[in-house]
Amino acid sequence: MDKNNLPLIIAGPTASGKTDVALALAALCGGEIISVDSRQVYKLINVGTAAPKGVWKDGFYKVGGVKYHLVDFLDLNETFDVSRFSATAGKIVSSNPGGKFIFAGGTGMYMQGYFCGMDDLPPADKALRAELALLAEQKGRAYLHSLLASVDAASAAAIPPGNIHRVIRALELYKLTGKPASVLRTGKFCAELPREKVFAVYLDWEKPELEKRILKRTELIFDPMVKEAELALKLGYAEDCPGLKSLGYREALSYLKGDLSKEKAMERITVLTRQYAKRQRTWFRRYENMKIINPALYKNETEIAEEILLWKER
RNA sequence: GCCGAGGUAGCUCAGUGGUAGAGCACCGGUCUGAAAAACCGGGUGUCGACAGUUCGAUCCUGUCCCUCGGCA
Repeated sequence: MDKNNLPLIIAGPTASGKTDVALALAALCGGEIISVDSRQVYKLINVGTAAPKGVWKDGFYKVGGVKYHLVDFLDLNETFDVSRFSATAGKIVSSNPGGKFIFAGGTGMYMQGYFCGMDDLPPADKALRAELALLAEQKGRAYLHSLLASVDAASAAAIPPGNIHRVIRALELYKLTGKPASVLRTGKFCAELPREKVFAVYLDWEKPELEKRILKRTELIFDPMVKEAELALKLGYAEDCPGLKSLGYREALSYLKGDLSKEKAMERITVLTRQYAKRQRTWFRRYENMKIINPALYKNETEIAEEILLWKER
C-alpha cells in the first residue's frame, strides 16, 4: 500500500485550529476532509460548534472547494453516535478508492471506533434506555447498578454506580442479547491507533495559550450562538433536543430567557469549554504514536501542513 | 475622623483553644453505539500583620493595616 495514501488524523483539543490545518493540508495535497466531531454534524448550530463555513454543492458540503464530510446535515432532533460515524466514514472512504483523506476533529471516541473497529453489538434502544433511566430516577442509580451486578458482575465492577450512561448501556446489552457486555466485547476497540493504517497528529498548544484561544472564541461566537438557539426554538425545536445539548447552548438559552447575564453565560461557556479541552487532552494522551505539534512554533497553518507532509514522507 | 460589619483555598463562604472544611474553580484519571456525554480520584492554605495570655492561638486580648456599609 502506498504510504502517501494513508489517511491523516488531525486531532487536538477544542479551539486548537484543527480545521484550518486540515484545510491547509487539503490545499497542499488535495484530498477530502472528514470531520470527526459529534456536534458539527448538526444543522443550524454551525457557528456555536465552530463548524467550518462552507456551502452545499452537488450534494457535498464544500469549504473553499474542498469536500468537507459529516458536517451540517443532521436534524437537531436526531442523535448521532460512534457507530453511525464509523459506518458513514467507511462509506465515504470506500466511495473514493485511492483518494486522500484527512480526518479532522476532536471526538476521540469516533476516531477510536473507526480506526480500531467496532464490535458487532446491538445499537442503542431508545425505549429501553428511557425505561432504565426512569427506573434509576425512581429507585436510584445504586439500584440500577445492583441490577447490573446480578447479571454482569464484571461490568458492574468496572463501572461506578454514578455513571448512569454506562450502567444503562451495559444493562441494555444484556437485555438485548442475553449476554453480559464482558462476553460480547472483544477489546479491539481499546487498541492503540494502528500505525500501519493512519498518520496521526495532535495539535498541542501550551495551556495558557489554549486558554486564551478559548476565551477569544467564546467572545466571537456567543452572539451568533444565541441567534442560532433562538432560531431553533422559533422553528419548533425543544430546548432539550439532542442538538441543543451541545456545549454552551444551554447557557445561550438561559441568557435568552434572562436567567443569566451575558457576562455570566460567557464565563460559564468558557469554563465548560476549558473542561472539555482537558478531557480531550486526557483522551488523546493514550496514543503514543501521534506526532505532537505545538502550533505556536509555526508561522501559519500552511507551515504546519508542510511539516506534517514532510513527516509523513519519512 | 467616629460607629458598625468583616478579612480563612483561585472565588463565595462555613468552622474550632489541640495547626482547618463545603460548593464552584483547578489538577489527575476512566472511557465500546449519548463522548461537546456520563463519571472516578485529589485540598492546592503563612486562617490580614505584629505583639500578649496560654502547655498550645486561626479562634481569646491589644495595636496596626485593608475592605464594605452608616454618620459626619
